Amino acid sequence: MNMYVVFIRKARQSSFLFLDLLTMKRTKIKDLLISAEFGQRVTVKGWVRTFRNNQFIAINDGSSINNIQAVVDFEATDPALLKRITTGAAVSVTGILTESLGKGQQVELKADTVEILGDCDAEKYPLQPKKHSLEFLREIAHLRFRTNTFNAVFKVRNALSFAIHQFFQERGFVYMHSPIITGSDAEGAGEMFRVTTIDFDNVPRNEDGSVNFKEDFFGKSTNLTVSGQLEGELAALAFGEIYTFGPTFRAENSNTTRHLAEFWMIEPEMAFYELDDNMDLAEDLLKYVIKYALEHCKEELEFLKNRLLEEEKQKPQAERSDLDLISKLNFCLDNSFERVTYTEAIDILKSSKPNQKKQFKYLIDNWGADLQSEHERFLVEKHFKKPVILTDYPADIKAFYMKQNDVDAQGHSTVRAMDILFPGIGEIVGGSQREENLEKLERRMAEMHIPAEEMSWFLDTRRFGTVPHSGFGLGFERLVLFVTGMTNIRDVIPFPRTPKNAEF
RNA sequence: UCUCGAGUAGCUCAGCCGGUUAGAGCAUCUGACUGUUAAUCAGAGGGUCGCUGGUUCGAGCCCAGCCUCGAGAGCCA
Repeated sequence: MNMYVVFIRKARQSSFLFLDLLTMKRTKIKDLLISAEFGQRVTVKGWVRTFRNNQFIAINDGSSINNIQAVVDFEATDPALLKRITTGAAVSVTGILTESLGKGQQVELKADTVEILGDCDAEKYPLQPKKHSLEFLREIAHLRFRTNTFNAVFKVRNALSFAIHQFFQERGFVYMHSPIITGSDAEGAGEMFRVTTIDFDNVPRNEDGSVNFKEDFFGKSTNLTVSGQLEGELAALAFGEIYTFGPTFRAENSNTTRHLAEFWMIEPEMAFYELDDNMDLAEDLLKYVIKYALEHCKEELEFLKNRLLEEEKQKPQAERSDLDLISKLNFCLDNSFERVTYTEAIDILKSSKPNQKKQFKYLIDNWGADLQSEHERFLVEKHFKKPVILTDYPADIKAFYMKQNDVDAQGHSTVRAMDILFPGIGEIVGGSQREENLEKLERRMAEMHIPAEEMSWFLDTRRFGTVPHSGFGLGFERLVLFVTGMTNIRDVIPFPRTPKNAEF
C-alpha cells in the first residue's frame, strides 16, 4: 500500500502524465520488428540511440539488439520538443506501424505523439552514436548496457545461465546453495577475502598480541568462499547428484584477461561417478549450453560474430582465426573433445616443434613439470585444434582431495584430475574424481600440511558410507567469454571486481 | 606480483631533433538542409598534455618516483 502511494506521488511529480502511464500499453520493439501488422497504432518506450535528419529516431528498449525507427513530422512538431530528442533520452512514441520507405529497415513507426520521459543532456552524456573502445566503456560500466555489444553479451550470459540450470534440472541434479561466508580456511583454492565486523581502530587482541577473533561476529575468523566444492561433496553423498551456481571470491593479485576477484562458478558433484563419467558430463554440459545459445541468441551471436570480423580486419592475416564465432561454436558441438593424459601430453610437447626449436619460454624436458599457458595453448590451438581434456596429472601439482592412481611402471604418482582447455581461454573446467578412501586422504592431507582437525566434518563423508564420487568447477565468465568471442573477462560480467577496482 | 606498452579536447588519435599561440576526425553548440541509416554542409566553443619532482635559457617531448589503464606471464575457474 505504502509503495503504491509513493509510486503515485513520484509519477505525479515527473514530467509525463500519470494517466498515460496507466492507459497506454507499450509494445516491445522486438515484437514490432517481426510484425507485419501494418496500420496498427502502437506505443513504444525506450531510449534514443540516434536522432537523424531531425525526423528519424532510432529507439532501443533493450528487448532486441535492433532499434525501431520512429519517423517524426518535424514541421508539425514543436521545435522545443524536437530539441529534447537527444541520444540517450527516454521517450514514449505512439504512432502507426508502417512498412518502411527507407532501405535500412523493414518496419517503422509513423509517430503522432512523442513524449520525453527522461531528458538526456547531450553535452554530458558519454555515449555517442559511434564505436567506443571497450576500455572506455568499462569505465562507464553503468551505461555500457545501453550499447549493442553489451546488450548482446549480457543476453548471451543470461541464456547460458538459464541453460545451465535447465541442463542439470533435466538430469535430476539438485541445485544446492553452498555458503558464501566460510569458516574453513583450508580449501586451498587461493587467497581469501576476510569477512569481519571488527573495528579496525580498536582491534581486540589476545595476550600474545594476535587478533582475538572470538570477539568477531562469528566468534572465529571467516572468509568469502573460494569454492563450494567441499560443501557440495557433503550434499552429493546424500542426494546423489547436485550442483552449485554462485559467486566465488579470490583475493589473488591476478591482472589478466581471464581472472576476476568475484566470479561465478558452477560446481556439480556426483556420487558414483568415476573420472570418465565426470568428463562425459562436463563435455555434455558445455555442448548443451553452447547449443542453447546458438538456438536462442541468434541475433546476438550474429552481431558478435560481425563485431569480431571487423576487429580481425585490423590484425595481420596470420593472427586471424580460420573460423568465425558461430562456426567456432558449431565446430565445438560437432567434434568430441580430445582426451589425453598428462603423460601423453608431455610426450607430444617434448617432440613438438616449438620445444625442439626452443621457442617455448619454458622448455619441456622432464615428466612432472607443470604445464604453462604456452603449452596448453599449443596443445589446444596448434596440435589438436579443438577443446582438450587433460587427465591424470602428477599428484604433486594438484589438490589434496583428488583420487590417487596406483603408482605406474615408471614410478609416477598421478591423480584422477581432469582439466578442460578451450582455445583462447585456457582452463575452463577443472575437476577430478575425489579420493574416497579415508586413510589415503588423511595421508595426503598430512603431506600437504592441511589441518585435518578443522576438516573433520569433510572427512566424515569418508568415515560414514563413503563412495566413489567426482565433480568439477566451471568458470562461468570463461564460458561466456568463449561463447561471445569477447577477449577480456571484465567485459562479460556487469561490474567486474579486479585488483584496485570495485567501482559501481 | 613480474615483463612490456600507453596516458594530449567528451571519444579516437597525431604532435618531427626539446624551440613562438598544442592539432585532426568524431561528439557538442549555432545555422542551413529535410527519407536519413554513425545523415550531410557551413561556422563556433572546448586543453592543469596522468601526478610530483628534476635537468634545461626553454619540457607534451629528456630523467626519477608514483598513480591509472592495456597486453603477456605467474596463480587459477
